[in-house]
Amino acid sequence: MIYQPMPIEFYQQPTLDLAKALLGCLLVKESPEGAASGYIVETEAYMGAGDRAAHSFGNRRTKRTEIMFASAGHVYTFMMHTHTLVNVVSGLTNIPEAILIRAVEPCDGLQLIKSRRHRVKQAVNRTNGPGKLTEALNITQEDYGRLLTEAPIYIAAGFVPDQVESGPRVGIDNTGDARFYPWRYWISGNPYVSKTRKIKEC
DNA sequence: GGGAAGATTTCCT
DNA sequence: GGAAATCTTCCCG
Repeated sequence: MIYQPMPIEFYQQPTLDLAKALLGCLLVKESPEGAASGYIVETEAYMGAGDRAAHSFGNRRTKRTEIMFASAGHVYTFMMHTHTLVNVVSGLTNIPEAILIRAVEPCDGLQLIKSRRHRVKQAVNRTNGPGKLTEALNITQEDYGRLLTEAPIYIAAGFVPDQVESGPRVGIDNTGDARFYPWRYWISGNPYVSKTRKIKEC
């Protein structure tokens, strides 16, 4: 491993605190062709049973959401159309909370990231979205259920952000009041934060 | 066993 | 700004 992973205790803080604490941390994925990593610059918290936007709303327990009920520090990946999205499981065991990683700033493996995202010309557009960064770092369904405290996928200390902002989450327009909860966090002014999509008003 | 929906991205007009 | 891409899971017959 090229970095020292965060201890398991790091993941055992309250979910909203962890969502903020993850900003500036380094997400690392080691693959046969080499390691790629990026600083986390944007996250979204999903607060389990009481959060209508969460897959685990109402303690819905399925093959897909099963890992959300596990202890904090596990990897929750799922497919969205043609893309993989990655979450950090948080909360106590049987409390199905998780944090979606929405954007990273590339650090290691720039050539790997470039080749995996060869269709994209602008560097900034290679990792500024949840489905983009998984392709850039080669995070797949094979990582589902893995622990973030050891290779090949883990999170290490990075830098402490100057300023952090929060606001409504993205892409969950049909979830009632849950769409207004300010559980999206990002590093102020960072160019790799994903573009804010217009929230539908009715 | 079929059909629908989804925490997205990309290409085309 | 809109639609297609194209996969898995879940729910309902």
